Amino acid sequence: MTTSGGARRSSPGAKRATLAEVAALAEVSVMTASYTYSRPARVSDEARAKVLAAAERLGYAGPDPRARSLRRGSTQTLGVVLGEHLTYAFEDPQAARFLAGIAQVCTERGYGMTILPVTGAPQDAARVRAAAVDGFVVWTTAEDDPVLDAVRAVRRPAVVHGGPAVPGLGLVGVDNRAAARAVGAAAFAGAARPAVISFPLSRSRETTVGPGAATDGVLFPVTRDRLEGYRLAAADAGFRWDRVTVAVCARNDAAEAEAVAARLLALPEPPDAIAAMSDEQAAGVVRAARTAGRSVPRELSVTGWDDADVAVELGLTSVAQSLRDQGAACARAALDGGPAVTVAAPWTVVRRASTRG
Amino acid sequence: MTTSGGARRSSPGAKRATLAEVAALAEVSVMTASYTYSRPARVSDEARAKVLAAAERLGYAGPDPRARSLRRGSTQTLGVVLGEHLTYAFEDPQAARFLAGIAQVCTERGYGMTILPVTGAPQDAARVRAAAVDGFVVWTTAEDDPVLDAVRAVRRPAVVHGGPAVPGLGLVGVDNRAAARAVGAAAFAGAARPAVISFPLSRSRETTVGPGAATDGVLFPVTRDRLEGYRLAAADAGFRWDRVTVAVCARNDAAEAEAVAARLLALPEPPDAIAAMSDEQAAGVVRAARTAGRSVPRELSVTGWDDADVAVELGLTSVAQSLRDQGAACARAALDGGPAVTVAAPWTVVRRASTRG
DNA sequence: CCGTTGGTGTGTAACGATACACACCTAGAC
DNA sequence: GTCTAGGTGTGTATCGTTACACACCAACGG
Repeated sequence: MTTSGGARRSSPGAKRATLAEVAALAEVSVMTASYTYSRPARVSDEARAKVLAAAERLGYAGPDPRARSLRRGSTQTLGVVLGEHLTYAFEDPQAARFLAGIAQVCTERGYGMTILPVTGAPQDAARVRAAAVDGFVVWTTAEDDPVLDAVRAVRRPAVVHGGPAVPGLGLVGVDNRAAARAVGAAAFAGAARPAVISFPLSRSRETTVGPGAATDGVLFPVTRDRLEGYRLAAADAGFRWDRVTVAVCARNDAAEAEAVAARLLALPEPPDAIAAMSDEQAAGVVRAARTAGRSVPRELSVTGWDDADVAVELGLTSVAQSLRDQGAACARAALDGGPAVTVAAPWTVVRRASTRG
Repeated sequence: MTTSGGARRSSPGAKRATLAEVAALAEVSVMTASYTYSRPARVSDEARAKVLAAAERLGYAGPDPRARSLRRGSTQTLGVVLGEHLTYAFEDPQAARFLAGIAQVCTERGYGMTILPVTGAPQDAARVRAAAVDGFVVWTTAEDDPVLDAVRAVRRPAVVHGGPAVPGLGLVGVDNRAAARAVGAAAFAGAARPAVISFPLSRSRETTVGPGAATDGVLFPVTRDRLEGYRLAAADAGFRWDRVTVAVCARNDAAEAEAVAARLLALPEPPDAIAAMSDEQAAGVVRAARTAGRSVPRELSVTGWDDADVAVELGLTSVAQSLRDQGAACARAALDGGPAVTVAAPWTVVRRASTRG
């Protein structure tokens, strides 16, 4: 990249003007100047005009938010802890929907929204402590993530999405186990060789394919609960879990799921039912099936999760839940700051043409 | 949603402990307590241990970020103004890549990142003024957006991505006109009926299809420059702009582009070349072509923009640029706070199999 | 034995704004 | 004419932290 000249940023040595200077120039008291901004109705039209004129002349940009938040005790900002690698955080469509819900509430209430990306490094805790926010919402953290302790330690209202449950912090999410069991029933009905496409089981984010294994070691509560739900659904349908193929994708997107599904479908004994953890993944599976010439749902039944637009387009059986609403619920709970609440968000299974029966 | 009981949030009437209280309990001066946090090496092991013990006992969560930022003069936070409707801001893959680049730099430097969604309402300016941040990065605003004045008025380092150029503010972006002209040349080569799929022309975000029109009224500089580049490319190839079909999509995603492309391909005189504004849109076009049984590039040449993963997968001719790098460049420029710079980000046209010749 | 150095502790004065309480004045009620 | 109410202006005391400057002491070289 090349750089070319630019304009100067502000008057050379000019440090920002202060309210006291504005007041002096306007020949009113500091408080009158302060009220001009915080409660305009409190001052006479005349005084207000004088103050604004002086502010204009000095280039006063309004009360300093730092000083204001110290004095007032609130920052008008909500902190969002994204417990995911940066590369994925913004590209994960589920995260996007969740963030949109938070942003909605923040906008309605005139709050800002501070994103705190968690890297797994020890300074994560310091970042949480250093964040000037009135409350926290935590998205997809591992159960043992030290950032959770940091959030608890700052003693501000905080809500965790999906889990884990942390004493003193709020919790918002669906019953992933029950929902997975229910949608798994639709996926595995009439199947002979069921399979699951999963989110990462650990922070290392490898793509792997293997038989279903113990889920105790899975540190992401949402993923673990869904896996357990699928295990129950498989059991309900008469399958041993270690006979179910579980493919783990490093990230939540259609392209990777398509690649993994293609591998599965090329196996000597390919699955004839695949339960995925998102509609994006399921869409990838459908594309892989189309490429492999496999008919959905006759030769392969597929289920997604979220009931997003793509599920409607493709006619996917899916778990309907609103991450947007859940994000909004988290934000509201964190900002209202009452006692820590647990919110069980609603879900249903929407049956469409991607599953048999 | 149903709510169930939760744990109490903190000790009943306990307001947060202060550094002075910690110092008193530890029997050291306030400064010793302060240094324990800000410069641990400055105090003896013994004193540090006493302070930390006292802090632990009082449940002191560390220095209050509000007071610290007031005293220090910096907030260690970067503001990001998202000039897009909330629903789209997080779901636009280009925005996601851009934000990831910003987040990268913020993480490296230990900065937080405050998102300021802009709604178009008058209180947007107030939000910008109220944001406790050290600098701003502005993403996709319309040229006449009052939020730009607000950003300028707070007199903090700020960088606008893509445009418009604002006196005193930095600017980062590619030469969209030149890039569009170049990729348009690839798209329209050998075509008889060229078409363009565009981003929204105004905040109203309607989906429309019509002949190429004047671009002066387009308020988003990036979109306008690309349209003008496509117009030039069309002229270079001997087409009048009002004979080029321009389809405007309300949002940047594959599904909508697919629907729009399907409509175009169903016209009595369907286009045989489509230049899109993102790879996601181009992917939608390719899917629509496949559905319509049109061969790419023989019957329809397609170009995208960004050279994202999907462009590689589908073999799309595309404008290679890195929004991630550009996000990082914006963040760096805003945080370094030097004089306002203009950065012309690099781009090239990558030719692949989706275009003729 | 003196002067210098470096490590450690501390008091004071901001940083910029606002809550609060009080003073003053004009109207209007009685 | 007195009293109350409401509108407007202002002084002071914080909010919680950190920069700065200085004091003190032990160690050490000359």
